[in-house]
Amino acid sequence: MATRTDGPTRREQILKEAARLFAERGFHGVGVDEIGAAVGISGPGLYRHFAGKDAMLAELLVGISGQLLTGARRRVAEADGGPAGRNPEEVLDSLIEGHIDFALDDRPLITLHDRELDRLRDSDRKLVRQLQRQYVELWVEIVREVYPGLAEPTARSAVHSVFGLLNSTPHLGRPGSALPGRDAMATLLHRMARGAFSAAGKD
Amino acid sequence: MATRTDGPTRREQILKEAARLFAERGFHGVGVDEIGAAVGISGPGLYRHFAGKDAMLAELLVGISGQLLTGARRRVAEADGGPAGRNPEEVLDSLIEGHIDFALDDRPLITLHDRELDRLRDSDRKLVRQLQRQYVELWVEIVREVYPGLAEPTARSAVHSVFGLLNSTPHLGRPGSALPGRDAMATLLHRMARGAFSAAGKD
DNA sequence: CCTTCAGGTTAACGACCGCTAACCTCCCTG
DNA sequence: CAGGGAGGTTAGCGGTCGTTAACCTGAAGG
Repeated sequence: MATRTDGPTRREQILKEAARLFAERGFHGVGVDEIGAAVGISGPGLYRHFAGKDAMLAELLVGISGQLLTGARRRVAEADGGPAGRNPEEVLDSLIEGHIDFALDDRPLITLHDRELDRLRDSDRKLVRQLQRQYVELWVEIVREVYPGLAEPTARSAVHSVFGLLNSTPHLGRPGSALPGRDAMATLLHRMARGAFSAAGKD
Repeated sequence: MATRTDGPTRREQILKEAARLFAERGFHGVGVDEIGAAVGISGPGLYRHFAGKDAMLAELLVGISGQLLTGARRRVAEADGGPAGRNPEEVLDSLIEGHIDFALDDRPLITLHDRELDRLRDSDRKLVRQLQRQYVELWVEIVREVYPGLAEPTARSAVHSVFGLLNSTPHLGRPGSALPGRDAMATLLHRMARGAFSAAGKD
């Protein structure tokens, strides 16, 4: 029983490279030949692993949305399991931390996530939208526990705005322009997110 | 001398519709026939007004970047002209207000602005990048006057993040989900932006 | 040793897309 | 009232792209 001696699957290689290329040049801006070349095979060889170009994008987006939602649910459950009942502030911090890790470590995916959704087939798009909506609602619930004064539509807008803030990292300068290291960036984003929520919460 | 009795120019109509379509489906996802159809002419008729599809995108992006920069410079100059020398807090508020107006009133343009930059010819892309950089540096300067403790790279990252926050409005739900009205939204975004900067400024 | 099959290859097809060519038709103006 | 340019039209070309077809190959298994 050879447990985990293999590297990443071919499928996984393809998905990773496809994500990078889609994020860089847009779904319609990338040809299947380029995706193939990026993993060392060429063009139609991809069809041994995926039904088509659309299928790759669909799997990427469903995967991202699902991963975000699953991670968030786990974090909420962990906090709820604590001895003193759940502390909303801690849960919110944990959600923010999880989202930041994702944004910093999987930039191409975060980019795709809110950029190429409309290229999906109807059924896939509905699924992704549903996962995204559940993720947002989970945040809204926690935010309203921390800031009870917030009306629901306001809280939802605030959550979307903070997502915009946290997802802004891919837009940072490519050249050697000295930017904060990963940990400093995570801390900065976390503080700013809390500051933004706090300002929204004071009516 | 018929001053301004005319409606918008053909060119302006085309640019507006092209911006909407590019924002909705991506530059490569829109055909020239669709852009033509959106203004009531069909396909190649566009070439009486533009050298090509690329030229439309270029004009849009250069226009956006220039407008943002010009508006920001005007706001800084107005504040500097005041009797008591410039008040950095007021200038920052003015910059935020200007950016929010733009984000709320020209959503398609804001979307294009950080999404389709890489589809430009080298020279155009350099120009847009230069305009964007000047806009950012102008913000960074003001932010560091309000929060002197902020190191420059940190301030620049904070500015980018706040742009992400302010530009998040296009991602808000399409359906009838009750969302705040325009003015309430502007106020909320403004408060959150200030809150985010304030949190970034406290080391 | 023969078979099978996963995972490649190249060739090619059909659709689409950006753009040009050629032509038409008002409307303005000298 | 000629004529010319602004602003359309349709037909079609050349290239690209996603996908399929047909074929090849090396390794596993009975």
